[in-house]
Amino acid sequence: MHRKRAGIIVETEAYLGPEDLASHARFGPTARTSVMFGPGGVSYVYLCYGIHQMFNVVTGTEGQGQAVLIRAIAPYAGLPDDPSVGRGPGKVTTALALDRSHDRRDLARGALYVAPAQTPDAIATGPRVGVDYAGEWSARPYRFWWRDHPAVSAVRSVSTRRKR
DNA sequence: GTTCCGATGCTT
DNA sequence: AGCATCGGAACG
Repeated sequence: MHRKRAGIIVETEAYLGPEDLASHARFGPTARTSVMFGPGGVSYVYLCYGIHQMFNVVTGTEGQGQAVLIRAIAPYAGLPDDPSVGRGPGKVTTALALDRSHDRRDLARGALYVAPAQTPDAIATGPRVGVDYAGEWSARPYRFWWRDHPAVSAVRSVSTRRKR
């Protein structure tokens, strides 16, 4: 049995459904994304840029195609006491040892779960990261983070991610 | 300090 | 072809 690893979620992004052009659900249910269209409380883990695993929680009702990306966690148990270990969505899965074998898990029943925790002192919002292709949807303030928390990911400015 | 770039493989 | 990223190199 593995030792328990846990973090406090300090940063997320919301993806609303097929109408949200920044969401993987925008093409409707596919082999990869059909889990997003199932009931909430289930994991959606996928590989990004061929390297990083991303951990999402499906949050909608059946057919809605809604999910939340977990972008950062603060170490809580079984992790080094260093805010950088969970800072960024790729770091979250590395810290928790999650990969695509954890896709489509029922988070209400298995070893992988989300539990109630502390309420942030203040929640800030802003545009989601890395979705500049999504037209007007890219500017929507669907990224949420615990304001001033050290484990929140650094987002590069728009000017540094411009096309070359 | 800022900006750029390669790694790496799945998806449409 | 493009990507819901990251770490390190290059530059100032």
